[in-house]
Amino acid sequence: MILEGTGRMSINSSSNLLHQQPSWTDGYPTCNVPGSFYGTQWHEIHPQYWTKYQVWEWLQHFLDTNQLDANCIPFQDFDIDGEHLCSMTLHEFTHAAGTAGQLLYSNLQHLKWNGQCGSEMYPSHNVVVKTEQTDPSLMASWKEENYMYDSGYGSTVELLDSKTFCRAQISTTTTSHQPLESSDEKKTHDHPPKSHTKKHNPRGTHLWEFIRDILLNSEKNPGLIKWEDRSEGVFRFLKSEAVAQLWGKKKNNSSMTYEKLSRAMRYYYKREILERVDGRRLVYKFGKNARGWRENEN
DNA sequence: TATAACTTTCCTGTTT
DNA sequence: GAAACAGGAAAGTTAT
Repeated sequence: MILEGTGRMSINSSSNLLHQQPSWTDGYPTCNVPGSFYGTQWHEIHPQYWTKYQVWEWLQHFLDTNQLDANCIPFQDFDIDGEHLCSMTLHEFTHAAGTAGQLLYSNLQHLKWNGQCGSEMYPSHNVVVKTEQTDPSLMASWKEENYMYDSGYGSTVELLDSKTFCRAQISTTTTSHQPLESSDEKKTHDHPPKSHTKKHNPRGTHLWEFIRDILLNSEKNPGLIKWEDRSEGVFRFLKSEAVAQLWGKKKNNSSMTYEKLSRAMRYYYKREILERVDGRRLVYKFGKNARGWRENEN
């Protein structure tokens, strides 16, 4: 195809390629489609008029600003536009996403009734960067303005912090096993008195989480990364340079390449977030310290 | 300000 | 020969 022949992909080729995956990449923050992601933001228009992608943005924002794992929300259940979203009942939200669904519902009602929220929440024009870097002040305001909003579930929901509710949700939907914590978080739990400190996460989402999240939404990104063995956590890059471009876009780094991305991936071997898959190119496997990729963790 | 975590960048050598 | 892999080294960025 366009990419893999040259190794170093030009911006234009990336764009062309990604346009070949309409469902997921049309609106994904990639590759030179001015306005598609950096243009009209979900928070700038009424939820009723959101596209499917803007619904996804809203969900992603929810995860990003609270540093939650993607499996807190079943994205496949939210493959809907704003009109459909607004017609969903609290019960449907709860059914789809548990406690997170309650919070999403509350937030949506707030957005519906208060109109645009962008101007107050995002004084900066560069919304994406702020959002994805999980600005603590933004997170705080997000929590204050949205999570604490009375949904009728008030007392139970309000008192859960973001990670707690995620854990709570998962504990209600699975009988086992894997705590929903990164290795970093696990360390903090080994020393619980530290008042539930936020994990050190200098630049927002980690690379491995970014990769995992693409995989978890694989029905919407055919052709970028695919599972080779879902149960074993083995996956393969199909469009390595395109993924690198996406990662670079997320990090606001237009010079990202698969070569650099793969170097970062190799550092994960030592931390056992990834395991080597010998003899197979572009194939990686989640290690024991990678969380949130297993089906039964959902 | 110092430190640590997590990349990012560059590089050389090896393997496929 | 090209692409991908491996890993050392140093620098950059950001949260604590």
